[in-house]
Parts: sequence; C-alpha cells; structure tokens
Amino acid sequence: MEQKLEIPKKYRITKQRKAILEILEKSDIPIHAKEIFERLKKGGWNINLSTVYRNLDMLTKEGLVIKSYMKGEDKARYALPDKKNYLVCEKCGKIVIIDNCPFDKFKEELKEVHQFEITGHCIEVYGICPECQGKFS
Amino acid sequence: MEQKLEIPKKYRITKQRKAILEILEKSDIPIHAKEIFERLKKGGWNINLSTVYRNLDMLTKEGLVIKSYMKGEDKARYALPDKKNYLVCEKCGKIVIIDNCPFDKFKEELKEVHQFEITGHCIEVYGICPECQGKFS
DNA sequence: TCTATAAATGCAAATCATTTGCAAAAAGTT
DNA sequence: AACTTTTTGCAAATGATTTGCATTTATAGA
Repeated sequence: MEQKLEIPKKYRITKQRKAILEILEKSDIPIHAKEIFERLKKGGWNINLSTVYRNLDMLTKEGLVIKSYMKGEDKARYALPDKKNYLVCEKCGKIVIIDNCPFDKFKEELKEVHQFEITGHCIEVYGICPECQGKFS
Repeated sequence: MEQKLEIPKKYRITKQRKAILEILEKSDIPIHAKEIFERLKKGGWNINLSTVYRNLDMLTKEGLVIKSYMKGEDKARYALPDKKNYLVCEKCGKIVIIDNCPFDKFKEELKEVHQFEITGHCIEVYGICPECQGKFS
C-alpha cells in the first residue's frame, strides 16, 4: 500500500493543510468538506471552511485527493486515492471500499479499443449490502 | 440495444417531459441541465429551467436517466443509461462513451467478495485521447 | 535568529446550481 | 365538457462552493 502523502514542494506546509490530510487518512470512506471542517473544529482546531475548500481543491488538483459525488447527493466527497472505488448500499447507505480494484484488467482492453492513454479512473457500484438483503421495501 | 424510454404510467406524459427525453436521446454524451434547457429554448420551446430540473430528478429516480459529475466540474450531467460509462480526455475534454462495458465481468467477483447484490454502477476513466497524445504540456 | 516576501488563512460577501412555494395551466378520467 | 390531480412557470429561497482583501504565517536568505 504505497501512499505518498507528501505535499508537493511548491506548496507550504501549514498546520491546517496537515490537519486536513490527517482527517482524510483517518476516515475510511469519502467524506464531505463540511464533515472535515466539523471534525477539525471538534478536534479543537480553529480552522475556516474556506480554508478547507481551498486545500481540498489544491490537493485534488495535485492528485493527492479524490473528489467524487455519490448517487442522490448534491455535494462532493473527498478521500485519499485508495478509496476511490466503492460500493454503496441503496438501502442503508453503507459505503464499502473496493480494495483490489479489478479495473486494471480492463485498462489494456480499453486502451486498445479507444487508443486512450489511461491516467485514472473511478468506479461507483450500487447494490444491496448483505445486512439489507433480508429487509422489506 | 434495448432501451425502454417509456415514462412510467404513474406519471403524466407532458410535452416538456417528452422534449427533454428527446434532447437526451439526441445527445451522444452526458450534458448539463442548463444545456438541455438551452437546446430546448433554441428549438423554440418555452420551457422553464425548474421544469427541466424537476423532470431530470424524476427520470433519474426512475432509472431512465443517469446523473453524473465529471472530474473538475461542479454541476451534474445527465444522460440515458447507455452513456453512463465514459472516457474523458484530460487535455481537450473530449468524452468517449464506453459501449461494451467490461464491468459485467467484474460483477461476479465483486458479488462474491462483498456479498452485495449489485444493482448498478458507473465508471469514469481519465486519460489522453489519441489526438492529444502528441501535444505538449 | 531576524527579515523580507510570497503564499495561506480568516472573514464576509458573492456566485451559481439546484430546490421550493404557490397560483395557474394541462393531462387523464368520467 | 367538467372534475381531479399532476405539472408547469415564476419568483424567491437554499446551500455548497468561490472569491476579494486585509492579516498572518511559512520559508529562504542574510
């Protein structure tokens, strides 16, 4: 599990920046900007929501963070790249990260068919989790 | 290519509704709500943007339309389900639909590993299209 | 360690996609 | 055609995300 959480040298290392990355490291699913903000507040930080957004933007552009939107939601979620492929239960909303992404096998096929030089991807899968499979409605 | 563009019987068939679906049928890539609205206007329709949103919402809930967000964008795109898997060129932004989705092969594997009963998915792949591969920067 | 300077932050205000309330218009029924 | 219910149009509200600007802070160099 290589994970380069290095902030690129062209940016300064601020405590806010580090704190945001720490929250993302601790979360095991993609979360909203506001959630990050609130966790920081709860943790005693006196950070501003704009700062959270500005950093997430920068981190996303640098590829350190993945931004995604979940079905039925209207606000973005952010996560470290190892959490960019996930399953979502349509009943309870549980999110399960897909670890060994099967996508790599496809890459070659896709490359041949479309001549694209592939640089990244994200997969969102919907379904019913084992716990919800017995439930009604 | 089975494509049930039937508006469920519990909803009324209005001209606005049909017009929106027509725009989606004619578009070969996922488009924004406002784009649909503008194309309708240009086509002589006197439709309202709220109506477009309300219908897209309903169509999305019914599964007739797929809503997605593209990397770097902050507004949703809508398309018929056969266009829910696509490649995006990171240089020119070109979108190429993935027709024979290779995902189905994964489904089984995913099902076994996570015990999810899978109901849907969407895949977004980034890369450089053939035309852009020679370009600098 | 102290200083200079550009990059980051905080705060308040602005944007802009999307949503909502409500009265008027249209669809489907009888 | 008349009736009932869903949709629409319009205007106003919402809420996530962005931005301007003055102030603070990180980092390089003396």
